[in-house]
Amino acid sequence: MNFAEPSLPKSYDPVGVERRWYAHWESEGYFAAGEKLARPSYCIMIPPPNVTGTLHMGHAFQDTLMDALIRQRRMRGEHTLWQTGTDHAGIATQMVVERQLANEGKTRQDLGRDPFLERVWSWKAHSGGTIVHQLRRLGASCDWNREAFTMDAQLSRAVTEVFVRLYQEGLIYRGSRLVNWDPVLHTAVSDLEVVAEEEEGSLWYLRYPLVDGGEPLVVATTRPETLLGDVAVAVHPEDERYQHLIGRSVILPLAGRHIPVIADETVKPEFGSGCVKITPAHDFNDHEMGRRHQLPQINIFTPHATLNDNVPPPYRGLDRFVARKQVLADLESQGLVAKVVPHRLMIPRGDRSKAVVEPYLTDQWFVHTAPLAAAAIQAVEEGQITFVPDAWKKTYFEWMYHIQDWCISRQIWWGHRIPAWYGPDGHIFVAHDEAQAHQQARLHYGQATPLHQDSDVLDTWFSSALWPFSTLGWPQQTDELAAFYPTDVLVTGFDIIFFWVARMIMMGIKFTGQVPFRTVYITGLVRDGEGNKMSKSKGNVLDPLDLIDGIELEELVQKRTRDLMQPQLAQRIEAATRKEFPNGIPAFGTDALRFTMASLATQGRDIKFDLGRMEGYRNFCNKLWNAARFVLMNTEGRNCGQGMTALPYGIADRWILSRLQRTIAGVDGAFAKYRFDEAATTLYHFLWGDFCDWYLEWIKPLLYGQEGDEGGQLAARQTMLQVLETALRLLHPLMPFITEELWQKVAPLAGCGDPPGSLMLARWPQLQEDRLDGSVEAQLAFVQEVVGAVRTMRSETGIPPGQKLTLLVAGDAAFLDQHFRQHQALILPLARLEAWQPWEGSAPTGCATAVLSQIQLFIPLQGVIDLEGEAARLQKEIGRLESDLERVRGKLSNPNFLAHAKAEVVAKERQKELELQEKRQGVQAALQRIQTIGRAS
RNA sequence: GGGCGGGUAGCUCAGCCGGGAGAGCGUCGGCCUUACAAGCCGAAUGUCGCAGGUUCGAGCCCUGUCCCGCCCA
Repeated sequence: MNFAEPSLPKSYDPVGVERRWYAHWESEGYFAAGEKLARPSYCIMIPPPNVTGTLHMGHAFQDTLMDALIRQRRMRGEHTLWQTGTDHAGIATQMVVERQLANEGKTRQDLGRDPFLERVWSWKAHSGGTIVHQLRRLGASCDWNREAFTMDAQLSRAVTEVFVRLYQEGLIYRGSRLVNWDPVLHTAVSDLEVVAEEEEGSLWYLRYPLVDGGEPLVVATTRPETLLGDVAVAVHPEDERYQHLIGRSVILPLAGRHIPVIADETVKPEFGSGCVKITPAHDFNDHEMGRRHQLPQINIFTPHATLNDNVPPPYRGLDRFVARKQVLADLESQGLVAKVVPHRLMIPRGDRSKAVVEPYLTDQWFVHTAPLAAAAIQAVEEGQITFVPDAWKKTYFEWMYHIQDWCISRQIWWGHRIPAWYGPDGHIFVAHDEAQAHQQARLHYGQATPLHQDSDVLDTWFSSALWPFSTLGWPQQTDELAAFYPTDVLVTGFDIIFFWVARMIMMGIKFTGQVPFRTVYITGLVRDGEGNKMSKSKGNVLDPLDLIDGIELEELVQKRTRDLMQPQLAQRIEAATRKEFPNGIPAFGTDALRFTMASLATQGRDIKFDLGRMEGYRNFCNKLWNAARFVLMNTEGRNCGQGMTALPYGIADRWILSRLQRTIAGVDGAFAKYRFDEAATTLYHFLWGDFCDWYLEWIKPLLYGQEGDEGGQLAARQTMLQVLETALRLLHPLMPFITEELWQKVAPLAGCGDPPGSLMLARWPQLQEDRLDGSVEAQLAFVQEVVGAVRTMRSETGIPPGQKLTLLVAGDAAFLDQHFRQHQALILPLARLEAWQPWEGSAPTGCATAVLSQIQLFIPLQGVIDLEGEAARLQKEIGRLESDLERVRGKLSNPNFLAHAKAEVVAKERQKELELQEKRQGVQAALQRIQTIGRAS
């Protein structure tokens, strides 16, 4: 035994390693931005997850990429801050707590505002730790000392400040507008929080009698119950069918009001009967039309979407859907329903409650967005902010050009209370606090006057929009702001470009005069293997922690079917889960998950999560582990040439060092482009391919060599340590745990002096151009070609892998000397050859043959294998060569090609033609020899 | 209706400036070769959605078209 006992277990076991290192990093304060707020700095703002939520695959994906960026920059010596924190998620959180209350048979009104809020805070305290714990398990190196929450005092001050200033500038106003009203949650929501989807419905054709008699007018509607709020019917001005009716009046059925027939160009003559009813208080289009024609607005709904006192007594108090049935029944009985046809229509639903949203007239607060949007558009047009991939800026512009005023008030309790107070006469005082409001009131009324505060809270996204600067201390001009703002990159999904990205840009520019971030890196959305969005109700969610730690099938089924909104789905979910994961999910470890995420980070917009891929990267972790194990076995307790520079490096050493430089360049380039998939692939191929499959195999004979070329061994030991040590640094941003664990053992041997306490703080590898060596790479590429050719011959002619062989090599003597003899130590062991001999004269018979560009290889086959196999192989090879040759000759015989193509391209083709010709001749000759033998035997 | 993205090996996806179609997984064959069977060696696999066009040359550029998906109205 000429090597030491391994100091590492035989396979990588992530669990202990991960917990140990994360705790160490955090307690040592390595994540913290620290005291010295210096440039160059690098800052990423985490998209704050819902404080009471749990980590999903999208978080795991984006947080991995953010962490990789931060870790890389930290190693590059930049002053990094990954600002972390959570969002109060107003409606979502309030709904959860209200549901809890409902289980106790209570409502929030039963509790009252303050006790309810206490209850929410305690829920936050209870469940708020889950997601940050999960984030830690991912290895996220964010600065936990600076963890922020959108309802912290500091961030709330920023919210108030922004509100007050926008109000003072007239960019926030209060007004009675038609808004999206959620009748279940009893709050207004913004346009973005409404999801319209096509659903089955009906189109009713209703008869409206004319006041002055004659054939009744037939209007088509999808919402007959709103008839009671009609103030007109409208037709297209050029619709010939209705010319005679324009300007006349109809009697509104059931209500008896007389309403006019008006003409408006927005009416589509081909829709329904070409005649529509106009209900300005309950439809956005009708509202606009009402404005154009100065029509009154009749609101017929209460906040619960039941009919109010503006409708005839029999209908009052009816729910909107009950009212629809009643209205239709009454119309039917009066013979006023002409016909009903099935009709698919877009139904708007609240994204949280899923309730059908009503356009509803209420007093709300709005941000006047146009001036803010103009600056935000300009910033992107001028390139102050770059989108990656670039195409997403189109989406951004598209929305920004058509931006609507933003309804920011919500009739819920959990959130930032609107800093507005009302006097007895309804006069509004917007102030930083109640005292200031009273002061204003005293001035306004000339005396102290009782005020009451607006009971609404702000849209959650209002505070999120301030996140990049509120977390840094704004409105104070803090050192953090000076050091880290504008931040560098925002990593987020395309689904919140409107909700969040655009609004941060508007607010950032408005209040800091600078963009909030230089780059927006837009990721795809993680979907399941079939491309479906992962959702609880589909039962296809994967918890990133279950991929890290593994999970038993039964527990997974439990988890997926627990607390379903629609319990009837449980059976289907269970069946699908059992089918997809018959054995549950094995533990893959955090690094495998992170590496998978990185390698899936292509430019597309859908990311189908592939468990097989993850398994492959788990294997990669193990491969790395074992490569390190091998290196350690051969270096621990030995002279590894630390500090020595003049060692007799072999060509394999120079080769792997050169390949390493290309890898460094590749990884750097990939990070700069946000191509994490490229970074991952580059590292994977370098480590598994170049390092393990070739370099380590090449140096084994040297390391194990009996007589020992001591200088060469020293050089190889030093090289493999250096290369592995550097590769670990390169890989660290993607796989922080395994690299740290191995680096701690490898770095001291690699002669890194006294390494810092953690790989996290080691310096990022620098490209060393003087170590790039194209000539060495070309020489060893030839070696690889020879080894490959022998292996193929052996495999395809059925020579047992263990059988020792002698290889005959034909070719120019000088060439053989320089390219073969010179490197025979690298060729023979990997090709499992016992010996080789130059072959001169006519080709030997009875051999397997490989024709390379400068040489021919022969393996004597006597008695060893079937000649037919070899003949078939050669035949196939000839076919391949001939089709290649045909294509090349086609090009070269085309005068236009010769005339137009670049000279170097033509030269390349000519060269190719020569090579192919030679090869084909060689292979043909080989085939003949085989056939001769075949006939002879 | 408007806009955007995608269609490349059985699956999931790369493919830069137009110049010999790639990876991982899976499949097939052979190996317990003293780091690793979560491994090693070898192999097979393509109408690059379809049709035109530009070009000496198109997976890549242009036009049209089909299919899938997303966003907006």
